[in-house]
Amino acid sequence: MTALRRRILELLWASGRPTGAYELIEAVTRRDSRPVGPPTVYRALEFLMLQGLVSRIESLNAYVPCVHPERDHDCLFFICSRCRTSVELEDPRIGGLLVEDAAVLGFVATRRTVEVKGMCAQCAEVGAA
Amino acid sequence: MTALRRRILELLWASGRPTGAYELIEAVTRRDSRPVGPPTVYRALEFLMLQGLVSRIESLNAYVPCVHPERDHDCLFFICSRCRTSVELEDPRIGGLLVEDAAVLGFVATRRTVEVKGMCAQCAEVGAA
DNA sequence: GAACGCAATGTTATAGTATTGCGTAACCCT
DNA sequence: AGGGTTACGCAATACTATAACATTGCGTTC
Repeated sequence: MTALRRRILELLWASGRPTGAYELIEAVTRRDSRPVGPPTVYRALEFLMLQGLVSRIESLNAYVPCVHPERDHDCLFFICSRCRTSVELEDPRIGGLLVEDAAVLGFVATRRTVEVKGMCAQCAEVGAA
Repeated sequence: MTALRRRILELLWASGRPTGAYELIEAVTRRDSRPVGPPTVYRALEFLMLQGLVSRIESLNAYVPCVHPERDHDCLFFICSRCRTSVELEDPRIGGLLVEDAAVLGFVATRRTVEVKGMCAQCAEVGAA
């Protein structure tokens, strides 16, 4: 864990919502008063994802810190289209079903992406999108 | 359903694997001997997705024809990282669990993305990636 | 049948996301 | 110090998607 990687992880936590790579590039550049190129940030993100500290949300091209970095993660995201926040959940039953379905196909699973879009409780209360 | 939209749907079926928008642009351009711009293809894809004829695979930035266009679809994809094919499955149990989890959060779901990456049976037999 | 409305497509430019390739600096290890 | 490894800097470019505006084609209305 280097300074750059830690910084990016901190920025993700501070952001409070899924954050794009180019937003991170800007943020790091601003904070360090020194230009940071895309590859630098993408490499750091790759590292953080390998460590299980960060997940990529495919349907947003964005990144979020994982809530349970310690545990083997099986992330499941609920993404609010209105306020742009996301909530991570763990539901081992879903992983179980996916494994089961994969077995039927003879498919050897390595990674899964489960993302649900809609409106979070707060936004749903306030009104429609 | 216009000629262009039908053509794109045909190309997707012919391709046999998730296909990127720019691949489609090239294919249509080649076949019609006339340049087709990105917006044209993206609009056709949007239409086809609204009709439930095509799904987007988020983790690949690619598009596939739906196997059950008639039914309300709840697609679940198994994507082989080796041969680049994808298999679509329906497992209503997964949708059920997601609805259940969403309810706990007070989350109102509108769309879900479930994608599993790994190796298909054929590729797994042959050998490692 | 001219004028209009509307949906689809064409056209140009640009925004947004990600990777390749290569060079260099820092670190670790003996 | 030498030599390997890992991370980072940097420039260029590839890939994906959309914005903004113009045009076409066709059916309807008068």
